[in-house]
Amino acid sequence: MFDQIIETLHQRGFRMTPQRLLVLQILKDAGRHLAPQEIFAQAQRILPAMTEATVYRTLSFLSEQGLILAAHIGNGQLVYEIAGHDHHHLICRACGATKQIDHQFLESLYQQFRSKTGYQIDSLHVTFFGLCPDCQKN
Amino acid sequence: MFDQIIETLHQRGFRMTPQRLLVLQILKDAGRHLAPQEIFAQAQRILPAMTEATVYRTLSFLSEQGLILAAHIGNGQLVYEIAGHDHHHLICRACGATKQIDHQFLESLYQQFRSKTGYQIDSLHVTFFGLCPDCQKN
DNA sequence: CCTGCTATTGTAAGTAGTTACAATAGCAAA
DNA sequence: TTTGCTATTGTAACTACTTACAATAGCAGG
Repeated sequence: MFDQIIETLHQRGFRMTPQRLLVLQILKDAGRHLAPQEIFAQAQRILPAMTEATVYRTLSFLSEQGLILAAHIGNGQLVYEIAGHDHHHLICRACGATKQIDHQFLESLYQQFRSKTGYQIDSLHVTFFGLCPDCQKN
Repeated sequence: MFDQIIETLHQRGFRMTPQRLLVLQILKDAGRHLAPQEIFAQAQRILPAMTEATVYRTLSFLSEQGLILAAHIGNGQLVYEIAGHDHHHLICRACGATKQIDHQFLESLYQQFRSKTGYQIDSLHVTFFGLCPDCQKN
């Protein structure tokens, strides 16, 4: 299932463990972003010995390796999801509704950004906060 | 010094306290954004009775009232600054360099955003993560 | 200048996330 | 299959931040 990922880790001198595999499995099954505590709760049901510390360490490790994505959502919370196609989050600060934006649309905005500021926007971690159409009415 | 702010709070049914005044003063003197812990350290030197809980509560209160601004910077940390002219943060995820972007430039981007997604981007809280020109070379 | 209402504070306990360190267990190589 | 190196884990203590509750203290009105 995750043979390619295991191969990648070995090439980089890292190891695959039941804990890491479980976190990947949980994120994959969820099909959406999860908070560390949600992941910990699910993980412990399957692998009771697993601790919070390991969950947090595993999440930052997998994220550094580019195998999962970390995204900041409202109130500074960090959530994780399986790395897939590039997309981004648009979060309503009033009702919390989240919407995904596809990468292609943002490309043109990034280009304008770069020519103006010199900064290259990190296309994997962008999250926008704003008001969704419904909440703009209030 | 903060007469206008005090007046505003009273009109809304809230009170001014030495603790709130001190947080405002510290942010104003700093002239840049500060983390809650930096504010707490400075505050306690002047008002030893002041506790962490009060600092955190004061920061979210002042922020809700629009008197200070909260901004997420790298690694999910929240920082605060005195509300002034609209501006935004652009943070390099490699070296941590921060740059301010003026509101006017972003206006045009927001407009494109809104017509595409229907979401109105929150112009006071936008923070971009990316790579600064220097770090792009590595 | 008092008085009373209640917003705000400090206290203390709780939750989320991080870190040093010694024990454990992947995995590469024999 | 066995062995040894060291990446990874669990433990336990620590930091940042939050919250319920009773005591305190702004401030509006008399």
